[in-house]
Amino acid sequence: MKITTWNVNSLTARLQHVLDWTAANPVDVLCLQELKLTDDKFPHDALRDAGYAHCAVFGQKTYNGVAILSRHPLRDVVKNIVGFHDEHSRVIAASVDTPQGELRVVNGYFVNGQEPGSEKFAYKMNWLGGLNAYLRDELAKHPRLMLVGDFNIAPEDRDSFDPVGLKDTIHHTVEERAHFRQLIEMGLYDSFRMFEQPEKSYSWWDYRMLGYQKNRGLRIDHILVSEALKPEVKSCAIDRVPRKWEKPSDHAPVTVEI
DNA sequence: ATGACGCATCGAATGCGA
Repeated sequence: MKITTWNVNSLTARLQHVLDWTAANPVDVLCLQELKLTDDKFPHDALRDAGYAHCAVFGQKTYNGVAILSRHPLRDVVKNIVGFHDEHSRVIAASVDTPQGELRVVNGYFVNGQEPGSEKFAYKMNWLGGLNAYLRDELAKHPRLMLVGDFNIAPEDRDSFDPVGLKDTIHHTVEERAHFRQLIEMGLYDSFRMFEQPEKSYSWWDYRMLGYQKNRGLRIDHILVSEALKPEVKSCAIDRVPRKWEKPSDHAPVTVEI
């Protein structure tokens, strides 16, 4: 079974890319972020034709918005971080039944945070605190759990094209990395690092200044798996192919196989 | 320090992303 996370930077603008990519990569579950559309605009028909008959959608006008697309039925859909008031549509969770038991998928579009010291950075810290508490609960209820999405955190220096020049800037701060580490310490594993990976592996590249062509990127899209799930994980990889297409998302899809 | 690109927005200049 394959599960993918992909920040598409507008599902309206990227629908054809999603259809083309899933035609070549018919993953079981596709978790999207930054839909930038309201629920009523979600392209259910096109995605059903592509095999994703089961979609849990938490949209928002203009900004944010997340969805879980699945070839298999979804149940127990939960929107937002339970216990944390959020104006934004950033988190959606759902369960898929597999031969090994329930798989709980939590899909998040983490706060960007703009700049350390800003109001948005404070919001990011509060949001991460809320997520942490929520996940502890979820993990207790659903041992086979994965947390996927656009984390907007480069966990280590090797996850950034310029860890020295960008030290203490957004995605690289000690505070953000401490939050990421707390997720690891609660018993989640960075599936990408469970396997040997190419040097300078990133999942996001700036549209500007030939960021992709120069591989000036960050690894900020992650798939964390619980202790119970860890022994089942067969692979995890970033697919840079759609980043080379015309009018791409600035993020690449990341896929885990269990 | 700013802007560079791209997307969305009652439609042009601005907010936001990372």
